[in-house]
Amino acid sequence: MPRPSRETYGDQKPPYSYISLTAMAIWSSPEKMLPLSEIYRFITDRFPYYRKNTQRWQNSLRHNLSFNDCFIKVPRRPDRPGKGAYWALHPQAFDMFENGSLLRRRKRFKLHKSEKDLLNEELAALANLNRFFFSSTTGAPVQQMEPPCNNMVGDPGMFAPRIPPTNMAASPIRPLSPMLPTTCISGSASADSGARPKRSFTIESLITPDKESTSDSLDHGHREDIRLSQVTEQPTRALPPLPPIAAGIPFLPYGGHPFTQMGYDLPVNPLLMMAPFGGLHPSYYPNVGSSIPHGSDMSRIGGSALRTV
DNA sequence: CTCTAACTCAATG
DNA sequence: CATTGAGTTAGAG
Repeated sequence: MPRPSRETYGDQKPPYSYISLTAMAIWSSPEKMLPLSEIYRFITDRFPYYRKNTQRWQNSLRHNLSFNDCFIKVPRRPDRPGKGAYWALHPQAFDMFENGSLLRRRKRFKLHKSEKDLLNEELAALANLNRFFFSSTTGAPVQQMEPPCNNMVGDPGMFAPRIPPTNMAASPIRPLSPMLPTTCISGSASADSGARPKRSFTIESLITPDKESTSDSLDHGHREDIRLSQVTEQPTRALPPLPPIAAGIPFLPYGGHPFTQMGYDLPVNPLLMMAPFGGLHPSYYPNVGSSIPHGSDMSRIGGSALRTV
């Protein structure tokens, strides 16, 4: 029997919460972040049910984005014109569907106030970095510069770049090719594999037709995106050697997330690796070679000193 | 049946 | 588009 797909759901409501739908959309994108409009598109493209009553469900979805700490709003880079911010998954929220249900989580992902404050500080700093690295007039990236924090906050020693300023491959997502045994690379602490849903959950495995993998209407225009659909369930077979981990992209030990169970490793949320979690994603903030040290005085970053350079 | 996540409606910025 | 609140619905255990 076919797994759930566009076809099987038809006009029926798919068994996913807005949260999981949104997470799927975000997770399916190369940068692991999407503007609202793209999230809408992801959903309407593959679930006919959501082509109706758009006002209602889109409002609900927006409510979810704001309400749930698992989603974080990343300021749009000035050289990326468009409306609205990008939405990303909180790095610590990858395992929020640990019970295997994409309908209802056991517990809501909530940040404590201190964590939220910290995150907001980081985001504020990020927004300020935008002003530093991009022309305020043209929005274009400015020339190579030292990260502003270098000449700002105390102890220079703290600024050893955690991420080499190298230009890394755009998409950190790595189709590990077929089959799952929840293989996670390296730091995959949660060598769990144990108490996990038997079912193989994955974005595309759930929503893509079993056969007919070819691109249809929804592939148009949008690049790598749908390449996830290449993954299908197959008889177990040896995994090919893992490609080397791109330098600077640390991996989180979330082996058991449903989205990973089709053979994807979860890189640290590439869009926004805040200081507490890693650093800034080089593809989104190419000029930012080092992250802001945890505990820095964020009020000073992006201040007057930034603008004088 | 209970608990609470998820959804809806809607006001407000 | 984003945030927030209040009231309702419904899934999981």
